[in-house]
Amino acid sequence: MKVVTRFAPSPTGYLHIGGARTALFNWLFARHHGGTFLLRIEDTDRERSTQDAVDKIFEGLKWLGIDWDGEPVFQFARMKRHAEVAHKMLAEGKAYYCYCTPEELEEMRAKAKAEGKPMRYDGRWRDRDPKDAPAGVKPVVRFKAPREGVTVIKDHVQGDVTFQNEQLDDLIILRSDGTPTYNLSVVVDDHDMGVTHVIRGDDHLTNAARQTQLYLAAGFEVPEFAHIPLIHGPDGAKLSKRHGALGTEAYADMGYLPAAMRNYLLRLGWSHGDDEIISTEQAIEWFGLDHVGRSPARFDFAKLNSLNGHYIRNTPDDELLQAALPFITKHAGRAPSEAEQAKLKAILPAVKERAKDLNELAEAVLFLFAARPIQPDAAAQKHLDDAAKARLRKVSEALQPLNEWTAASTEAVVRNLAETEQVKLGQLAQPLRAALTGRTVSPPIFDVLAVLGRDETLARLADAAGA
RNA sequence: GACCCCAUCGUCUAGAGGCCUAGGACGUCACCCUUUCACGGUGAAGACACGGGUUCGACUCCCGUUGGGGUCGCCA
Repeated sequence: MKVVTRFAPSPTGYLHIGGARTALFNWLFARHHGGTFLLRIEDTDRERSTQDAVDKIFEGLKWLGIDWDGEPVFQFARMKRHAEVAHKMLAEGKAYYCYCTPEELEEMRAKAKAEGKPMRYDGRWRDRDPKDAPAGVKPVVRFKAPREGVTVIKDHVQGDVTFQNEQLDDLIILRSDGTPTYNLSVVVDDHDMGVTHVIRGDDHLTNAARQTQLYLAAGFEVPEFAHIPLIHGPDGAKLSKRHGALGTEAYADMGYLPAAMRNYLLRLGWSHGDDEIISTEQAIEWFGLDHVGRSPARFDFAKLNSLNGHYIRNTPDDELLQAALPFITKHAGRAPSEAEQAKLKAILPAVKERAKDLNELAEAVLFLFAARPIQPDAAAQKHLDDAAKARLRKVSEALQPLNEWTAASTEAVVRNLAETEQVKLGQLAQPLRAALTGRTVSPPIFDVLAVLGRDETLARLADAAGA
């Protein structure tokens, strides 16, 4: 059997991190089995669905490197087909018109609440003659759900989950305006699209029971289910915005690499022994539903950062520079020139060891763009007292006659000076760092000298020490 | 509240009855490397929620308790 999976977000906001993981799992599962991964936009809620959200979903998936097969299906466009299935069920006596008013339903809801029971439609129109219909009331169509027995979901993650049918009421499949509701649409679409494996958040577990009944009633084959646990915030509660329930574009803006994000999301709720760093190719080869965890995982920025640092360090310089350029432009306030890009590339190997995200990387490289005279920050200023300035003048003098200007040659000069002056290397290096970068933290100082070049180095030294 | 799901270090997890003196990773701490910060290396602290069973033997199986989560819309 060819595997067909799908990701079916509703376009009511950005593609958040939980959705991204659901998409990733579906994608991985399909790719692993050489199957098909489809995208369906569930835009039947006309009030809340927006084109902007649709675009954000596309962009988010693309950013993550998740590609889908064929054209996306827009659920709203398939409304007629959904209604057709509902009418067929009506004709077959598997569904019926219900003339309950919203007030009556509200009453039922209140009563249920008072009794501490879940809201359950009492089925008052289930077997009633439509001739009793009150005039002027537009009916909804309800599914005639089985009242006895059980519905069992054979879930690949949760195992067999049994629901008593009496717990499930007659759900509305067609609204009073004739439009289909979610559960019906999902069932018809998944069937029509040939979806074999429904992998989604476990907030849909109860829906799976209702949907199973619908599949059976419609004469459709029930797909395989896999309900994966939701991602929680660091406090164990539902993921909130300040806890990471952000859109993928927010993570892009924070300077996370898609590869790191993929790896992080993959390991959140799935494992392959002790493996932590898993390439996408490897993930496709290894991924399966059998190792998806059953308990909700908490989102942890610390681990994401660590992973991101790893991927930054291991990204080839050219590629990393391209990814970092927008961030550098943002932080520097202007786009780097050709010449500056060459310098950027030269310092990148040293800088990428020390950045956990692209913003940090851009920050670390900012000294290249700083206009003279450099404005040292408070910490750096402490390394530029009179004694330090005097030492810097000596460094400057020693550096002047140097022919070949490289990290190695400048280092040799400064080390030599430290020896003759009887000072620790750090006593020269820290003031140098402060004078050249305006910071106390920077890439290795002789790498800084090398990229800055002789003229700029000497000029900055003169600014700081009056040399 | 009802129904359903879940439960191993702070966090992500390995663990399919003896391999467990419970392993790895992130984080934390210490030391080493070192011109700063990182990286890297070495090491330390740190968990089977609790109570009953089943078994010669339970982290692993069963039941209960507790705790957490999800769902209860003419939303998706």
